Amino acid sequence: MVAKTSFETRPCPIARSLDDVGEWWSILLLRDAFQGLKRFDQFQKSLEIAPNILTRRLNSLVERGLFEKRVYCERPLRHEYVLTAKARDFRPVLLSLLAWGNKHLAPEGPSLVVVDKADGRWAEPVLVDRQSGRQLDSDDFTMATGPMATERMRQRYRFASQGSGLPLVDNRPVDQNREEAPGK
Amino acid sequence: MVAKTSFETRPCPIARSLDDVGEWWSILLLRDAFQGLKRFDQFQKSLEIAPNILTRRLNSLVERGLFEKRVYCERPLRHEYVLTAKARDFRPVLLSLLAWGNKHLAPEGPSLVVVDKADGRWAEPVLVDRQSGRQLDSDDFTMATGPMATERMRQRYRFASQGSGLPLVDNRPVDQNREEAPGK
DNA sequence: CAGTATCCTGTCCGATACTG
DNA sequence: CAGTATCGGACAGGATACTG
Repeated sequence: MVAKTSFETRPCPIARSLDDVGEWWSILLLRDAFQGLKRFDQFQKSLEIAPNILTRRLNSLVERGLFEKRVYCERPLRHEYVLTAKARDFRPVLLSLLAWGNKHLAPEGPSLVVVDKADGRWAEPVLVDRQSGRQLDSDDFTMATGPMATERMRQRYRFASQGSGLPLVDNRPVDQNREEAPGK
Repeated sequence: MVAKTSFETRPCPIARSLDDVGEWWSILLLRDAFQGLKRFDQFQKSLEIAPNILTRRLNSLVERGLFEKRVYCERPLRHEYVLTAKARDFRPVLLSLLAWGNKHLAPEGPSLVVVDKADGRWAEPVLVDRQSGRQLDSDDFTMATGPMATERMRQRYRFASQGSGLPLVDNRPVDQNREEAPGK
């Protein structure tokens, strides 16, 4: 966590995301939670993390709305940590990270894959535009400033668009695309 | 970076990815690089990062094969930092992070969006399986250990699959799916 | 302009001991 | 079992000064 230049104050959604889950253990905790782990000692055994650190990370994720701390036993009092909707939306990030790691950091072959529960077949994660279905890592797409961008961001992106012929798309209503989006 | 329990030694592709790009500035540098920034002072102005730290992060990313340091001027000697293929493959992670941040951390509206260069329309990033086109954040898919998983990983995932009825898919050849994959 | 060299601080983390 | 309390170390990051 950066002290003075806290990312919380940055408007960029990527920076903000990092502020929420940018720490190593946080991501790994989410990974394990998606795998069904819920309890303190499960996480601890899985990650081999010091208990005080685990407490800290867990609390941080609860504070940031990624875990919900829930009582599963009254006496003795016991809690479990379950993923919130916000955290469940984080899964694409995790799976993208997984796919990237498998491609570039696992020359011996994958140790973790995404599978179709029904037939066990390995899935191959690709990021596409929901409406057109086109792949987002093509040259057809780029990042651009949105309506809430600061002047600083606009300048950075204005610079970047020079010579690349990118149109500067901006100040569009948030829901501009939703109208004709084919439901889910 | 974790000292003793370096993620480098972990087989999990997510942990390995974090070891490469798990630090805040690294991700933000990649974001800027995707936006076309290449030079030291461009990054520095954009991020408001201390020059020594910028040097450190840049070198780290070069070492890890995400940036290529290239001479663009002989005298005086000047370098620029350009994305490698490995880094370009990282884009889905960045865009997923961006989409998540926009959804959950930008109540005022987005400051950064993904757009179709052709018509300026906002894209909506969704992670799907390349072959079936089905969304990966549905309940149909899960993570499972691959052939190179350690016993530790298998145990964690064996536990997790209890009660959820997940089949344990394992020891399949790396290329099992490729055979009938409709070329890109 | 593109860095390098120093110094300092914050805090993330590990180890360990202890508790209901 | 599920944590809390305390201590110490490593290092990322900030500030600043300096160089070709």
